Amino acid sequence: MSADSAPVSSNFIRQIIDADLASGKHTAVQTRFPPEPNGYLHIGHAKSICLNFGIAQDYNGQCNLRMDDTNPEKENDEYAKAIEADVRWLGFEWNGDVRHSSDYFDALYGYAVELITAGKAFVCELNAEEMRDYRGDFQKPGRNSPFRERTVAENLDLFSRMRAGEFEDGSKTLRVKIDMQSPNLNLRDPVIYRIKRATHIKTGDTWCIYPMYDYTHCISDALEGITHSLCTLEFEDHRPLYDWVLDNISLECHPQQIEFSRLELLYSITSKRKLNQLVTGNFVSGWDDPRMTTISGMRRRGYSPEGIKLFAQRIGVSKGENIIDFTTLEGAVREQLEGSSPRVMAVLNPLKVTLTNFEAGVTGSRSAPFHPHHEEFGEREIPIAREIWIEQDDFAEEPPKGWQRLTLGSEVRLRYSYVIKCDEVVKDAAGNVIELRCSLDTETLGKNPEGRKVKGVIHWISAEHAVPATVNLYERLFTEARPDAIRGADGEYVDFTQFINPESCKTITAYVESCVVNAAPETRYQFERLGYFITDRHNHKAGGTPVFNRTVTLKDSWAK
RNA sequence: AGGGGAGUCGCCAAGUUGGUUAAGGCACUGGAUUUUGAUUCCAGCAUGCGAAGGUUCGAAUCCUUCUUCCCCUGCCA
Repeated sequence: MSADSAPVSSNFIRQIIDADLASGKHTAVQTRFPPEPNGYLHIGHAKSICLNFGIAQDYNGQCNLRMDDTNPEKENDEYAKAIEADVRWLGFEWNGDVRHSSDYFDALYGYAVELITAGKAFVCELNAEEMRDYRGDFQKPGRNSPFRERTVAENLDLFSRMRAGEFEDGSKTLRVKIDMQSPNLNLRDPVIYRIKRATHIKTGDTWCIYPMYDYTHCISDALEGITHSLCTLEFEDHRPLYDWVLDNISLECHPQQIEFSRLELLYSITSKRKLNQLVTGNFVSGWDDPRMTTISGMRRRGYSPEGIKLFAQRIGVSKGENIIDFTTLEGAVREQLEGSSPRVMAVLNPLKVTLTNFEAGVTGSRSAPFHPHHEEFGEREIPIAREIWIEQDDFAEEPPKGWQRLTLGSEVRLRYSYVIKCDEVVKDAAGNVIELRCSLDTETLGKNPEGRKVKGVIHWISAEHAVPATVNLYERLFTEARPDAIRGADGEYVDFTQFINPESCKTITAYVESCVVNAAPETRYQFERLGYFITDRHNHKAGGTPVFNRTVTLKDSWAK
């Protein structure tokens, strides 16, 4: 079942929307995905993207893409571009142009003036440390700023001079007057503007004051006519502020903020800061290293948009903390790839096999389908020759119980070719098996042998026809399921980079069928019995030595 | 003077206005089919809903008490 045709299970957010539509509160649904361009998007964002765009799609509404760019010190254009590319790659289309919180800087400034004029905002000269002190804490109520009672005229003057660049960074802030006694610290006269001389990716040096998230987000949502503003649980305490701002300015639209729990994935990191640490610390090759659960990393690894969407749909949406097994992601990816990837044979760890009774011109080859259940994938010829490669793992001198592969004296089926029997094992001086001498049963091409059953089937490739390819074998990036939640003897968190799996990337040269050499970058195949592989987005060039990344192995009930 | 959330199978997650044997998926375990130990198919998998009391003919759903976990004291988002 594809991600698109799978039934969408309901969740508490959809129920709210259903109710709003039924009651007539809304006649259409407008959502938004509002990333800050301060890093690459990861699997957690994918969940949010699927939620926001998915709801818009299902309700025939629209979803905006909005760069939440209110902190120029952290944001850059590379990230913004990557975010757009990732959303598009996932297959979603945003409504109109990409929006930016910075598109609303003028409007935001105007509403701030409105708040000042209404006596609801004031320019504060407390420094960061003083402000912290005045704010109080969980036990202690805060105290009013000594600057809280300035006149409207004075506030207006000071604020316009803040904008004009008359004051130093950090010397003044614009704060909103709510309640310094509130048990919710977010309501203790929060700062809505700060002075910060930094070049902004969109507005350059036009501004030296920038609005804060809480003030910006709700207004941006309202300006865009968002009906349901979905965000993660940590913003629950901010909702009263979101509502306060909209209730105190002259803007009619008042979107509803609804919070859901963020995704946690075992064996992976869903923190932009830590992902950044992996990149800048050179623990990985970049944001799109195939071991990273960034969207671009998963893309390069070979995960398909449909697989990621299937995953998002499977994990659901709720308010409970959830930690998803990595195998759930892999399972969804595998499931989607199963029906969509052409099959081909490749040998990763070759063992030479000589077919002793091979006869040129007599021993035949067969064409094989690219997919066992989809004729429309077509077929290709699989040449055979006297010398072939098989997988080292498919031969055992002393086979364990239940072994269905090759062993001395036993028979096995060469996939889409003959049944062969191992007659002789050739070893080197050190006793390593370096070659097998086998005879093929000429009566078994395209038919079962008579009088006996051969259960085992192994993949193989003709030595003279095989093409060498570079194959990157990836394993999970961390040795610990929760690398950022391990405490040492001192009770402190251990640096998660300690748990990077040194075996997480192995590059080998393998033999593949020649039909893959002209594949374009990002072409997926299943290497029969091994797993799904994709030609590398950057390093693979059609016609050159193929470069493959292993996306995920096939399920293997024997390995257990 | 603290505030805001969440506890349903190993992992997710329906269930909310109290009403038959607590959906579904993933994982797992059997078995069938198979020229991929894949896929597919079929079967199994919570006398139990954080705990204890209570209300009721009937409680995951209502009441009481208790308990565990997460988030909040940036001029970050």
